[in-house]
Amino acid sequence: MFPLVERLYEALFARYGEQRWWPSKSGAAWEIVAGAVLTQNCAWRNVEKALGNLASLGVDTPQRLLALPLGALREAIRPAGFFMQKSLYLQEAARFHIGHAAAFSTPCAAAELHARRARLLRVRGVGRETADSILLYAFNHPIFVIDAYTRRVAERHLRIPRAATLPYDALQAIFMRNLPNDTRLYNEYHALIVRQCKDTCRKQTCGCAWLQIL
DNA sequence: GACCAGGCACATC
DNA sequence: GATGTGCATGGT
Repeated sequence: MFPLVERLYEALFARYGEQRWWPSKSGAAWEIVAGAVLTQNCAWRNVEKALGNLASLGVDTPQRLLALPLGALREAIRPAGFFMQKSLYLQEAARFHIGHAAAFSTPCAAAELHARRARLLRVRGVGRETADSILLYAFNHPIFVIDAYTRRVAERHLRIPRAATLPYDALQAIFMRNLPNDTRLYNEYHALIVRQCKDTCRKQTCGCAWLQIL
């Protein structure tokens, strides 16, 4: 179907090597969940400021985040933008994490993974991309993340028709049908796509010719 | 000063 | 199911 999907992974890996995402400090599941919420429509450097503010307040667990007054939470995450809604989203995510993180960390079959994704999508502030980022990077499940970078790469390098506007699940299915079901590979591939985009051309609207890597 | 950044909820058609 | 709008900060 789209043999370029796998070839692009090989090309990116050959160029950049192992990325070892998620790019948070501790690697703790909760920090990944919080980062996934904070990075919505926001540059990662600003997420780091917000996470740094929380860390300096001693907030490194979902319990401590819920213990923080809402006003203090909002001030801490202000650099990441949309702080009024993201503060509430973080509280929802914290409650979810306290209740479900242990169960979500266990390996599971495809049907159960689908059920866990559906459960995550019921958390206010968690859409498809955030849910998949959490499942892949916080809980190590084999699911492919579609984001703005992925759409750009799909359109420009993989020549997937209308990749920029294809529904999320449809584009995700294309990637997953053309790759082995492998958590490690999905993890690295998405990280490599982000690396490639940041390395070559920053803007979504930029029409410059990218480096020919296939 | 305009444009952009690893989206999401909600309303509307 | 597809499309439009509000949300907010910080870098280029």
